[in-house]
Amino acid sequence: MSADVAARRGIPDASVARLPGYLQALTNLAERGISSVSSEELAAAAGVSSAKLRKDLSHLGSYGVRGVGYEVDRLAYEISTALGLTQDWPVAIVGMGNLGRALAAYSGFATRGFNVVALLDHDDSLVGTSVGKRRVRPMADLDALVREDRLAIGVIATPADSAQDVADRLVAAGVRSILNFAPCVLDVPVDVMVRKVDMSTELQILAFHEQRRTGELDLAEQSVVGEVAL
Amino acid sequence: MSADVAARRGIPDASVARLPGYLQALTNLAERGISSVSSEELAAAAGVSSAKLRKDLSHLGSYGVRGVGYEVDRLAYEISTALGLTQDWPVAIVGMGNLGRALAAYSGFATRGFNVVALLDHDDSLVGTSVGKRRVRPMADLDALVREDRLAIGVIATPADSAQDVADRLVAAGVRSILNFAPCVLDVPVDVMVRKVDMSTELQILAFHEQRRTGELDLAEQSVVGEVAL
DNA sequence: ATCTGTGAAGTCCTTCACAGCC
DNA sequence: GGCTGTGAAGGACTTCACAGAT
Repeated sequence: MSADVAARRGIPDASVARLPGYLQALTNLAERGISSVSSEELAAAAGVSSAKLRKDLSHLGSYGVRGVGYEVDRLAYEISTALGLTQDWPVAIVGMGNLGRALAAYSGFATRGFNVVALLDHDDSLVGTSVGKRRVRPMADLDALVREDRLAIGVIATPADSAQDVADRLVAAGVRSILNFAPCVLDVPVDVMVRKVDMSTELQILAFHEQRRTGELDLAEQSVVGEVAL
Repeated sequence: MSADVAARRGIPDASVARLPGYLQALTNLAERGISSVSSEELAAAAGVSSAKLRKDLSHLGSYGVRGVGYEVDRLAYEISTALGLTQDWPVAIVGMGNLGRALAAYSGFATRGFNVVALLDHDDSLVGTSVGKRRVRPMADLDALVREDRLAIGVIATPADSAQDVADRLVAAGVRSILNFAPCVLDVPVDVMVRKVDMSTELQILAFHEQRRTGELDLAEQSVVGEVAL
């Protein structure tokens, strides 16, 4: 039983963050008709080390066979279960600007355990218009969505100015998981989980490494110059 | 001098990843006319602990005043310098589907040190069409972009099937920093840096925590039922 | 008196390396 | 022989708590 508790409660955050990658790699393997895989192969497909992969999987239980490897379908099922993807999670996207419309059109949701039940916008002139096959609904529908559609996850795709207001409304309606695409920090109660996606941040991290690389080349050139001067 | 080396080389990855958030918070403060800030206040604005903030900033140098705090403009400048944002980095976006077009329209690039110099697509029927004020260019333009525009960063916004091919072309043209929005692992040389943004992964992480929460409620209900039964 | 900058301690995560099992 | 699962070692990051500066 203590092992069970460990398997259910004790998965480190860093491991959880990698499980979707393993699941995706397993799905690819399954599509290519491969039914068995070693930790070395799966790790390569997911872009991690095999030791890390095995340690991560050990937190879920013992689903491999020593001397053989893992059965692809079985492992995919176990990871799906651990992530809670055996059920479909209802998702609402708030903010129908360029990004919101791109997200609404993204086909990856349905295939990965999510169901976009509503597109919302604060702007009355957008409400009622169509995005793909869906109609844009007003923010006032949030309460009903949580009650009737068991809406659990909200995606914020608004500009930064509106994001906190949208978050407040989501929380008030009972949503406790938020994916935030707006470039700002959200203030929410402790029991609400927020994850942030920010492409400017990612580009700035890349810029840091680019600059460091360039700086090193400059230093190398300088030292060559120095040697010539001597 | 050894302090200089530490400041240039030794910034931990975890710190670098938070610097953009500090920069954003500082920009907000500056816009609101605030010229001085304590580590406690800035940390709250950026959503981290003050100890973490101070430790992060200590890797850049000593730009605060004990007993007083940090000057907003000065600190923003120092962080910009550390991140390499005193110059504008030329960026190309590859893949003009829904996501690529949303990225092309995103105004946050220009204001944060980046310059979108080209929109590219592999599909000949898209090449030549306009996205915003820009014309979509063919992949064959990549070499010229790297040579003439000093293109340094490539953004991949294609479907997963094409992403590896696009990455190969970017690398062949000399791009060594890639931001990948496609849900797949890219195989690149070790000196090429890839960062990945994947909304499905983020949603799955949220689902894990939602499920864990629900699971706990179920257990709580069970134990209540148990007590009632006893 | 106040707030920064930082060694030291503590926590979390990764890697190693091998026992255990097929 | 080959591969998984895992304690133990190692490394990275965070938090503590206080010396040092104004």
